[in-house]
Amino acid sequence: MSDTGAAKRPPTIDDVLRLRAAEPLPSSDGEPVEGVSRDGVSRDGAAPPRIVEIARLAGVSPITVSRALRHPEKVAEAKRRKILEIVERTGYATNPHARALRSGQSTIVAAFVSNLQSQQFCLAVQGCGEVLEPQGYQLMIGQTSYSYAKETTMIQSLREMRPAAVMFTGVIEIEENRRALRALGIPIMETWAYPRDPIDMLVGFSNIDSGRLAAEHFAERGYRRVGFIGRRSGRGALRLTGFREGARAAGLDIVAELSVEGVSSMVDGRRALGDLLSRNADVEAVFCANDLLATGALLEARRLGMRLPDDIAILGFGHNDVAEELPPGLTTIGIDSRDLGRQAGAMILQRMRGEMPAEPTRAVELTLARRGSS
Amino acid sequence: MSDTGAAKRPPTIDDVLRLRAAEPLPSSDGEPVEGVSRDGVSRDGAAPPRIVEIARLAGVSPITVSRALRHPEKVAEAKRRKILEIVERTGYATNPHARALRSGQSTIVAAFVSNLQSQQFCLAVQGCGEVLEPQGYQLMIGQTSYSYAKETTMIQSLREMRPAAVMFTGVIEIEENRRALRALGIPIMETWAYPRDPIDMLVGFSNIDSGRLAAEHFAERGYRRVGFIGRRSGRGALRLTGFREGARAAGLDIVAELSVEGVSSMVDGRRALGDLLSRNADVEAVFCANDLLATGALLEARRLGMRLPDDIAILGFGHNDVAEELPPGLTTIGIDSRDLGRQAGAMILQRMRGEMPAEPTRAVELTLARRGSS
DNA sequence: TTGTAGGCGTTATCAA
DNA sequence: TTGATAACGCCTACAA
Repeated sequence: MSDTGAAKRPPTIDDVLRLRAAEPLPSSDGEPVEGVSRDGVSRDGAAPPRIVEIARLAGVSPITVSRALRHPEKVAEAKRRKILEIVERTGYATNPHARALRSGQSTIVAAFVSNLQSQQFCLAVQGCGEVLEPQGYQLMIGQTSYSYAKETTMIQSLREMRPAAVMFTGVIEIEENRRALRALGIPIMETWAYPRDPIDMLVGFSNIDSGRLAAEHFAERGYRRVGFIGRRSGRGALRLTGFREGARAAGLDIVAELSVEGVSSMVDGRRALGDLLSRNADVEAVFCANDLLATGALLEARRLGMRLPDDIAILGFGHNDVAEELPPGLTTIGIDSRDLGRQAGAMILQRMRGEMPAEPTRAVELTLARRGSS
Repeated sequence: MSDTGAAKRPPTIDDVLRLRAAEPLPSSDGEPVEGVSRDGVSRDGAAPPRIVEIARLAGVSPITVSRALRHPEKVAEAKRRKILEIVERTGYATNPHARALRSGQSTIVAAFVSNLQSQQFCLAVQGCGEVLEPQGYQLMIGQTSYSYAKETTMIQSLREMRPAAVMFTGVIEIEENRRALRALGIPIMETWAYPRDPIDMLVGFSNIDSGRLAAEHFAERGYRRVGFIGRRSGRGALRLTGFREGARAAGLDIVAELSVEGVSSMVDGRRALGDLLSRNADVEAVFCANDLLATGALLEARRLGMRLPDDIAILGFGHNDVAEELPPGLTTIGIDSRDLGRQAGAMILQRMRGEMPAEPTRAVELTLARRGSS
């Protein structure tokens, strides 16, 4: 858009890499910093040009400049070119606040992730941004921390923020929050599950199916005595439900279901596997509801001197790429999160343009990444 | 936008099994609730209340409501209480666009990370958000992808976005970008290094020192023949510089310096260690400029049947918590990223309030997390 | 195809 | 302590 020629200049500037040598640490002996005025705000530049200034330079009225930028097809070729050239030259940028105020259209899309530390959620957000940013939208990212309270607070704050759309790496369960979101009157995107009644739009997958698939995979590999480690709430519960169904259908015997809440590191997975083994030493395969748990379980199994998958098989969820590297490689069920994000972004974009996606609900494919642990 | 074909690329997955997608209704995970109107935009609520409405209800003028919210101390106790009660009851929320337009004060703070997949950068951003969000600021997150071109583009787009402040998980090296940032006239925060001339504010650490520290640690542990694996540009180069200095000072012998650019997974670290060992089988300890490389190196060493730290010692950078779990535990130099973020947030806040931090440059402490790999 | 008029919702400024 | 007035910068509606 207004990425002037400057933006595309030599990409790899290793010689400009004059990363001015670092000082020995203590902050007391810092060097003076130039270019900052006493009130703390640097002032090298003049005020940015406004639309009237561009209009004056182009010899047209402000509204014509606005149109040249917003609806180019409505402005005569010659005028448009002249205007755009001046915009380029002066570095004019529309004031987004004035625009949003007058038009009621913000360029901000809010994205809420359950946890910023999750590779998969970040990938989804990145995918979404890849689609929206080239169209002039900005992603505002918030973290709900798997907390209903935090989620509620953030949804409240949306009223203030007035974004153009909202996306979640998850679905909203609390009815009051669902209502609050609907009341915003903007496109809402939910993901990472497949509820029957999304608030508005959805790009998701069935967590129940993922559990079934886990069971089917175990059956196919010939394991009979299986276990589950995961949360008893949210998506973990759904995966367990599917796992039970799949196990029953395939004639597997679930010898243990270990509940782990508030998973924060793979230590939880280590401990969970230890617990499980101490009670059910004969378990042959364990489905962990997420890769953090699964990775911990895998490491613990190896620490105990077990061979995978012969002594025990581990199956995770989430397509975590670190887990791929840990010998013998974690087998894991998952989705292409970045693609999910891209699809979500595309649908949001459509909706913001006033179009209605043919199908407001989409499913992404669950895949099994087969590695050595099962 | 079913850009399916192109988007599909789980490259690291050995064997991708196509599994049935969650079929629309049958295998839905959730419960049914009411629907959404057919044009796709939900309309439960009326337009949000405006300041005049609150003023009317309170029997005061709009400006008094504004003051009650913005400068409570300037409004009489009784009136203020009444106004706030009405605000609460009606769910009134200031329109941020109108506010920003009139006052010139945005509530958006832009945060740019080199890579959203990095745990440490995300932690820093989280820390910053923890400080800013309670004060009513919102973090807008962007990713520069370690690309100068992308960085330049994003800095250009700041002109349009008009945030209240900007933070980077890194320092800006290109002079033109530095100028562009200064011209914004807003607080600029750089991090993750310790340059002599930050643009505006800095919470950082010396990457050179981190290299020195690595060498000193090796010396203290009695290793003599040491190696380095890392980037030759950016922070990697600085860490190498320090490592060389420290090695010289301590009388260590750097038998190998392996350059690895564009590190994207721990596979790069695996390969790098393999290369290094094939050329310098006698190396006793290796400093890897980041934990992704170090983790790969650690795994490779174990795959080769080497005992750590006896056959070879590995030292990383970044305090990655996954690497802590990999036996025998990766020793790593690093900082408290979340704390860095918090400090940065606090300084940004101060500056946005028009105060001048006593010291615009701060150093955070480098620490060594001693585990089993060295 | 272009321009005029006016207002989006808030807050700075000045006056009472 | 409170209010009247105007303006922030842009874009919708309507007119030419």
